[in-house]
Amino acid sequence: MASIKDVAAQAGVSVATVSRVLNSHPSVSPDARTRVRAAVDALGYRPNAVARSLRTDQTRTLGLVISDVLNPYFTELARFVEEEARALGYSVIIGNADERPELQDHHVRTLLDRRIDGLLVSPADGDSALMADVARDGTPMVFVDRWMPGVDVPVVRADGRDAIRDLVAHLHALGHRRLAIIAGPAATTTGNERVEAFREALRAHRLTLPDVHIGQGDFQADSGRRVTERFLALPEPPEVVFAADNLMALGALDAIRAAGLRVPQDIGLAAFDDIPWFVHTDPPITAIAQPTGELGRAAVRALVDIVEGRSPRSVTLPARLVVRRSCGEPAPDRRSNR
Amino acid sequence: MASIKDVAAQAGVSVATVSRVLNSHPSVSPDARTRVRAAVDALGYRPNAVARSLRTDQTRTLGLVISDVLNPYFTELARFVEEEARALGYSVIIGNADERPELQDHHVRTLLDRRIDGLLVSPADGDSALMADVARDGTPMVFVDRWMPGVDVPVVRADGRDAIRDLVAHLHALGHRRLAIIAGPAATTTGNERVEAFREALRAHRLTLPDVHIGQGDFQADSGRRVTERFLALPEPPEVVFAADNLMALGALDAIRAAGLRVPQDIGLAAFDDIPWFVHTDPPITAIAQPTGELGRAAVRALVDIVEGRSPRSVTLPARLVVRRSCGEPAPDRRSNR
DNA sequence: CTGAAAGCGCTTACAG
DNA sequence: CTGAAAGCGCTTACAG
Repeated sequence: MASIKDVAAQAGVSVATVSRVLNSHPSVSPDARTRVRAAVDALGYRPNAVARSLRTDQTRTLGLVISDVLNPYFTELARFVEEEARALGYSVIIGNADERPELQDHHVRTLLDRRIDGLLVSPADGDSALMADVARDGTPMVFVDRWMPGVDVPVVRADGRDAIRDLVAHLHALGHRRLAIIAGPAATTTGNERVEAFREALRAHRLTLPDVHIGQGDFQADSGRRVTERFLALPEPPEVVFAADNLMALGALDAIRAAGLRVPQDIGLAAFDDIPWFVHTDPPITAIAQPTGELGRAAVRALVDIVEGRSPRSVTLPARLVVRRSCGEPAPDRRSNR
Repeated sequence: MASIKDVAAQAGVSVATVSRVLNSHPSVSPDARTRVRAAVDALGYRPNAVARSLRTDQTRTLGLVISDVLNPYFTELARFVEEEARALGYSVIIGNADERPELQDHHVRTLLDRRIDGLLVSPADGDSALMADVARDGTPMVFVDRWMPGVDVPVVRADGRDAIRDLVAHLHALGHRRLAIIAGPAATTTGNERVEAFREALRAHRLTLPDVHIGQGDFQADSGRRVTERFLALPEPPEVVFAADNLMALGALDAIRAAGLRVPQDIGLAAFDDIPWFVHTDPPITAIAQPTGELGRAAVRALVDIVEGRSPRSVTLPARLVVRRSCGEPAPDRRSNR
């Protein structure tokens, strides 16, 4: 591959001059500029980003460590993150933690080794000493979706409490009393928030959340399946199951179908996270939608603010209930219930 | 951040010695080795991957340019690619082309600027002069899923022809005669292969595929919606629509529902690509499944073979038909039809 | 076994 | 406006 030396030779100038035109430095003569441009084109020269990064100590790259790429919510988040980053002149490298803390730490380390300019993390289960270290060492960092208490960096997330309260009110109004939850890992903030909000909302209706109605999941489909099997085996199974994310809802559907039961006649189902398929499942699923695009964009902006020396803002956006048919809702009078 | 100099100073050796223990070079005295190790731990030293790459001219990083991250098929592919790459000691950087050739080329260029060791591409619509250049310039490269004729690099893909023949036979046996397809971009190999295989299979049953029954899509949901609307507006709408990927099938479902029609009573639907949600849609969708995991792994292995100087193999794996309920199939006698 | 030195491809003060 | 030179953090022949 052609290097800056080749361009300099071809254009008859020094590498310094080539570098200047490449970086649009003002003090270059028009003549030199055109000769360099011509040489660049002729050679198909592209600056070596590795060398540039070593020299300038910046990579114009953001790292994104995501809990689980196979989760459509995170995929969508990643997509918006990349889009906003690109608009601001940054690339993003994604690391998939697969909900495993060790894999998460592996990616954080790899990303740091590559000297990314900033780190966007949605922390997996458990607390990571690494994460606290990174934050303390001054690497620009922000949490998206989930965060870690005690690590002092900006947080961009959705608050699901109001929507969960709306959901419980909705279920209560439909006459349901025995409600259960497939919870995410207690060590994740979203996992914890969703159970607590659910419990509080039940209390407001003088309902309780007995331990047998709290199934411990890990935000992945298999756990939703296992927990639901246990719920169904109860002497008095719950009337409605609330899955704390869309993948566990998928697992719940698998288990319900395998048991030969039907939603919502035999058991109701609601989910946190809304995805396009929920409109077309049998039945369409009542869910809580997050403003994923806004979340991704706001997170990037906060991170770039830190990287570029401005002061970042934490952002909390509301989630909202989307009522469909999976909890025994009456048939809609309109055709579409998207 | 601590550099190799700091470690050398702390351990009382030269940077050369530090570098040797870091790279497990044999000729280092046990004493020096332990002192360096201690210094590394004490300082929390991590080698700067940027500097190392500049010096060694390798990044141990693979680039993956994917057609569309929001497509679950590609998300899954990406996940397996990363997994296999990690097992072989490589990182992967993903670029999302969003089915847009310019965005694809942007990512290819960025990846090349970062001096990735090899490139895995599933080319978007249109032909890219860039891609041919890259291949000619000797950058290790392999195509996954889709490929570009005329660009001489290994291809790892699924062959859908047999499965499509099976699908058409299945539809024919169910009594359907007016079959239509929502095609992918004609300039993509998969887009083209799927229409052609469909057309041939119809011919084998003495059926034709008139132009009005070929809707031009782009592998994304919106196009599936638009094409389906047009099919439904036909004086004689097709009895079954075959969507050439899962996202266009989603769009088709949207359009059918918006028209107040039902699958399969009013119109049948089948899809290329199988995803977990197809078991739970209303009705469960008859689809063609690709061996995504095998594809991703084989692609990485082929690429790493090139990178490390071995000779790579192109791989073609079969896809297979998964019959469910969306084409008017009789109700199953077993509970699960996954 | 060990260290001094060169060099990877850039950028940027410095001097002119 | 321009170039020579230093230096970013590593690795690796070379000499001892």
